[in-house]
Amino acid sequence: MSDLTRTFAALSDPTRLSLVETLIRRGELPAGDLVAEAAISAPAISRHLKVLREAGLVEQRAQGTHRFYAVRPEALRAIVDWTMDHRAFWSTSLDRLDTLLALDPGEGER
Amino acid sequence: MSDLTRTFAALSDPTRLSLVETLIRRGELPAGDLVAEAAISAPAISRHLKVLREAGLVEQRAQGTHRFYAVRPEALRAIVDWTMDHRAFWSTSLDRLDTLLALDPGEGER
DNA sequence: CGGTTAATTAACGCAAGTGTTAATTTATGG
DNA sequence: CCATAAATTAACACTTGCGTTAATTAACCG
Repeated sequence: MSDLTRTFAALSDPTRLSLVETLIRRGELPAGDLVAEAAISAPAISRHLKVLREAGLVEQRAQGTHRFYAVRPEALRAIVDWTMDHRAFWSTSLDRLDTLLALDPGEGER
Repeated sequence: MSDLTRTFAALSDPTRLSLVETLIRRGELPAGDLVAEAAISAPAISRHLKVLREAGLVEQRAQGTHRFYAVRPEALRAIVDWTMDHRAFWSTSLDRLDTLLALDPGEGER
């Protein structure tokens, strides 16, 4: 299984996609906070986090008994790179991409 | 399972990702051509194509005994849309995206 | 019509994924 | 040191996914 298919596999589970989106939205969080938001048990979340970690989607930082998790931007870029590799195919016109870029969420830096 | 997780699930298998890339590269093809390129049996490919179809990633066109398959660009856009929704997160600077856009795949690809 | 080809569906076996509860590991604090 | 808390690992059950070969369906052609 390639790195990319492993990335897709990691995001193919609703619970894991949700974990990733939560970490993106709220930033680095301890496992316990993620468990609190989930509808399933702590061990189940723990193993989902392990899958995400092994796929390179999140990284773990230990502090005391806490394990802080955060999304690794590089992993998302791998997906972006793949779609961009085939942009000529899915983007018959640039309208949609132009619209998105026009939103320019990164306005500040640059 | 959301549409997006179903899309990721469809691309999480190496055989299916390969099928999609072949269809993007060579355009619409009959199932037989895809079987010829694969290392596994025709029934196996047939079912992978079914998964891709049910996920909305490919569409099927019948002509005689042949079934032509092609990738649906909208499905790839769903992925692009998701990544773009979180662009502010993974794109700390716009450099990479700028680089990709500058390649202008409209003329000559890589 | 009968035979051939393209493709799918059926039936089966086995590996992998996902949930639970119980047990274990590691660090904190009285 | 001992009790507690955070998190993971272990053990188990159940479902899903993926491959195979055999059987079936549908269209084409002499």
